[in-house]
Parts: sequence; structure tokens; C-alpha cells
Amino acid sequence: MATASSCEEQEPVTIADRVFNQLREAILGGKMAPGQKISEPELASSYGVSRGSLREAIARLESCNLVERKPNVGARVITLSIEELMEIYHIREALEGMAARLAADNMESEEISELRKIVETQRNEISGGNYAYFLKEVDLDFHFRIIQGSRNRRLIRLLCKDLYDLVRFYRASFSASSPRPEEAYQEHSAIVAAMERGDGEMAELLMRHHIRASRENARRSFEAMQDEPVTGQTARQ
Amino acid sequence: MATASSCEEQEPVTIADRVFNQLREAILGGKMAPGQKISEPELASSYGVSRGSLREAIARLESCNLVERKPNVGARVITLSIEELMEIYHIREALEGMAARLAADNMESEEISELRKIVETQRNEISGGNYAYFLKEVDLDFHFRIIQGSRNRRLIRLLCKDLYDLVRFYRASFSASSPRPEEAYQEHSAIVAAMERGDGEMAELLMRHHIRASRENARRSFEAMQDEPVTGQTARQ
DNA sequence: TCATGATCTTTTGTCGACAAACCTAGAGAA
DNA sequence: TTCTCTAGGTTTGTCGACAAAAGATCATGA
Repeated sequence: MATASSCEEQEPVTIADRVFNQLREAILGGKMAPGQKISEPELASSYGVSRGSLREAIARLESCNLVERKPNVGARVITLSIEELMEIYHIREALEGMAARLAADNMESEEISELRKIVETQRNEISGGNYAYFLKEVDLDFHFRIIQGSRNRRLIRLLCKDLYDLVRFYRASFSASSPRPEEAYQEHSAIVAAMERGDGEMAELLMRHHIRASRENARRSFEAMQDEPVTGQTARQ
Repeated sequence: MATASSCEEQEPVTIADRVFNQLREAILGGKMAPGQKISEPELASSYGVSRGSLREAIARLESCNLVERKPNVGARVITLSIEELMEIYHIREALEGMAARLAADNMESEEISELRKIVETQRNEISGGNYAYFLKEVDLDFHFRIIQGSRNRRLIRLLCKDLYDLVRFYRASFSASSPRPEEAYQEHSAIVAAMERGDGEMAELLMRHHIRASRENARRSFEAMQDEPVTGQTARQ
């Protein structure tokens, strides 16, 4: 089955495209530390491309909010504080709530059935004691399908291309996961139930509640990591 | 008084900055038609800069969603259909609703007093029969201040820098204004009242209602323009 | 010892030139 | 007439080089 996780990532056609994808994966995969300087000559020779192409790739990374650039100074990988992560969660709450409302109106009934199947898969994985990587993939699949179901192309781009990248970046840079599978399953199930009834308003409320809970969970796990910095890479530059 | 309408536009420091600002103003001011091809050699010589700098400016316009680029083909000014404008309004509804909720919690009481003053200014202008340019400025000021009051920097950037530009672009390209001053005043006043009570949830609901009404107004005025294309530049390429 | 300033190196911003891809116009065949 | 294919011109993608700005280093003086 085609996993919907990688939300329509088009294959590179130009050199700048390729370098952009590679750099993006390097940043999201944690291979470049937050705040790290991006040296144009160094990276250009490392990727074997000219500085011009690299600069275009950097410009695109900047438009994804993955790097910050200062004139005449250069570009750095962003640093996400916990406050900024909270900001992102607030935006996600508003936008994914709207997406759930629109999806309840616009998704075909068979698409909603597939959503139900995803949630059941999630339940089986949990009862099987599987808390691993696959579970996170299923979670992403659930959210992405609802976002796609909104049929609002700009909303889809905003959420999948920009905001989810940032959350992924935060997870990579702080190596903070701490999912809460049982609660998430319950909430997902309730959201799908509302959509099955065609109740967009309730779907929105439940989705917002779900993301709010996820936000509080992230905040708590951050504070726990602060108190006990045993292996915590508190990247505080 | 410093008008908050121009949401912190930093002055250009590099050539690409300057060209970006000029092109942006040209597009938003209606001097470049929707869908118009952006020829790099032509514009570069017209602005007296090299193609490299111009390409960087275009890349930044693309990140604002004001131009679309296809590899090996080139860039065009975007064309906003009415459906896409409706998409933008849905996003604004979600985000500005959230902004109003956060602003109710985070704005100082004196800031809220200034909001009240703005709404009163609006009422005076309306009762004075002044439906002109200034009224739209006041409206923008109202919305921008609430957005700023959310204290959520990413939300501020998203709304002021990206989405409002697109609405402004749509107004310029379709020359569709048709405000509804009385209703807008009532709704603004109710929003401020909720914020004065510190009722963030109600502020969010009222803001969403306000933007929903604005969306329906835009849709109606579009349909009216469709039926009676006397001077309507139905830019349907 | 510390602050201050000058000099030098590195990095970024900008430019012009070349190669590849695309679009267009015209000739030829069905 | 209409379709197809080719040739030409134009535009974009890419590259290396130069100038200006920022940062680093070291010397000087209080």
C-alpha cells in the first residue's frame, strides 16, 4: 500500500531540487544540529555543486522555515525553543481542527472507512505491545489523510509541508518522543466516529482536543527532560 | 500615530531585497496582471540588476505564494480563482479565531482600550458617511492589532505576511471591494467586548463568525460580478 | 590585564557567460 | 487542410569570478 506519510514529495528535476531535498533530510534527520552554521563554500564543494545552486536550495529551506538567514552574515539551521514548539502546536490546533471539519463534509464514505481501518490497525498494534516506529507511521498516516480530506490545497500544503516538518525537526533535535498510544487511539477513534456521522463541528472539537492533549504531553516531556538531563542533549547555545 | 497596517516591513539591505519589495508592490498593486509571465532577462534589465539577484527575489516571491514557478519553464504571477480565495478565507477563519482567543489572554488592558478606540473611530467614520479608503485602513488596523496581540510570532508571520497579501492581491486583480461597514462594525465591537471580559473562547467564536460573514460577502460579490460583467475584468485565461 | 583599533582572511552578495531545455515557426507529408 | 517533424531562437539552469561586508587575529596603549 502506498503510505501517505510522505505527503506528495515530488522527485527532483533540477540540481537545486536535489540539494534541497538532501539538505532537508539532513536537517530533519538530525544530521545537522540546531543553530549550526551553513557555510556556502563548504557545503557546495561537499555536494559537488556550485554556490549558486546551493544558494537556491538554501532559499527554499528558508521558505520552509528550516533555516534562518541574516543578510551579509549567512544561514543557520533554526533552533526551536519549547515556546516556539508550543506556538506551532497552537497553529496546528486551529488548522487541523478546520481540516477535520472540512474533511467530515468532503471525504467520501469509503475514505472514512479506510480511516476507521487505520484506527483499528493502531489498536491492534497497541494491544500487541508494539509501541515502535510503525505506530508513529500509522499516526502520521491518520493525520495526513484527514488533512488531505479537507480538499483545501493551501491548507494541505501549509500543514504537511511546513508545520509537520517543524515538529519532525523538533523531535529529531531533542530526541523527544514519549507517545501516548492508548489516549491517542481513543481520541482518533472518536474523531472518526464524528466523521462517520457527518458531524463536522464535533470532528473539529475532538481534533482540537486531541492536538491540545498532544501539546501538553510535549510540554510535560520537555519539562521532565529539563529536570533530569542525564542523556538530554540540552542544545542551549 | 504609527499605522500598524504595514506589518513590520523591514527596509531593504541587499539588492535582492529591494527588487523583492518592488516586485511585491507591483503585484499587490495590480501593476502585474494575474498569470503574467515573469521574464528574467526582461525584468533584470528593467530593474537594472543581474539575473542572479532577480532570481533570488523571485524565489522569495514564490515563498510568499505570489508567483508560481515551473522548472525549466519560468515563473508567472499567480492566478487566484474564487475557490482558492475561499480556501484562504477558511484558513483565515481558523487562524484569526485562534489569534483572537490568544489575544484575549495576552493583550494588556490598555491595548484592548486602543482596540476599543479603533472601533469607535470606525463607527464615527461610518456615521459620517465615509466609506472610503480610510475605513479599510482602520479595518486592517483592527485585525492586525489582534493578530499581534496573540504574541504568537509564527502565527503573526503567517497571517500578516502571507495570507493578507493574498487577499490584497485578489482585491487588486478583481477590483472587488464591496465592504459591509455597518455589520463589520457591529462584529468588531462584539469581539472587543468579549476581549474586555477576558472571554477568549467567545472572542474566537465571534472572530470566526466575522470572517465567515466576510467570506460569504466576498463570494456573493463575486457571483454578482459574474452575472453582470459590464466593467468586470473577468480575468479568465 | 583588559580594552581598542588596524590588518588580514573568510564569507557573502553580485555579476556575466555558457550549456541545456523549452517554445515557435516553417517545411514537408498524408 | 491538417498533422508532424525539424531547425532556430529564446529562456532557464548552472557555473566561476570579482567586490564588499563581516569576522578573526594581532599589536598597541591605558
